[in-house]
Amino acid sequence: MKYWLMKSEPDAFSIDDLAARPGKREHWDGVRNYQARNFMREMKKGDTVLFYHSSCAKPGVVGVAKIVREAYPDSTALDPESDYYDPKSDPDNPRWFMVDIQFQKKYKQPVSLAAMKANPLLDGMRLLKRGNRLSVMPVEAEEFQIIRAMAAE
DNA sequence: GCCAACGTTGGC
DNA sequence: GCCAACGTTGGC
Repeated sequence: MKYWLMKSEPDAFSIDDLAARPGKREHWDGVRNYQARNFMREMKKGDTVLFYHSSCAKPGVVGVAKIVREAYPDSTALDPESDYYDPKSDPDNPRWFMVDIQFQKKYKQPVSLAAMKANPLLDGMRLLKRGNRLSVMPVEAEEFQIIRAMAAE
C-alpha cells in the first residue's frame, strides 16, 4: 500500500468535481510527462492519493482519494479532438496511461503549501523540492501521516 | 503577469 | 549526442 500525490488545477477539476462524479470516480487522463507516467504505472489498486490543488489562490492538499483501477492506455492520446491528443502515440504501443481514482474524503482543513513548507517534519518532501513540477509523485508513509495530522483528521 | 525551473524539440 | 531555443508548470 503506497501513497501518492496528484495535482489538479481546481478551475479545471477540483476535489468537489471528483466527489460529484458518478461513483465519485474519475479517469486521471492527460498526463504527458514520462516520470509522472512511470509513477502512475507503479500505482496499485487501493493505494492512497493526496489530492492537491495547484495554480490557485491557496495551493495545497485538499483531500484524499484512492486508486480503483490500475494503469491502462490513455485514450485521449489517440483522439484528435482531445486537448491531450498526441500525434506520435501509437495504438499498438501505447505511450500514455491513466488510472482511475475514487473520492475518499475532503479535508475539513486543507493543508496549504505554505503550511507544509513551514513544517520541519516535512523537510525533504518531494513536493517541496525546488523547481518540482511533477503532477504525480510518491509520498512517504510518514509524510502522509504528518499531513493527515495537519488536516486535523 | 512575472519569472524560475525544468522537459522537450530539433538543428547540427 | 550536444545544446540552444522554446514551451510549460506553478508559485507568487
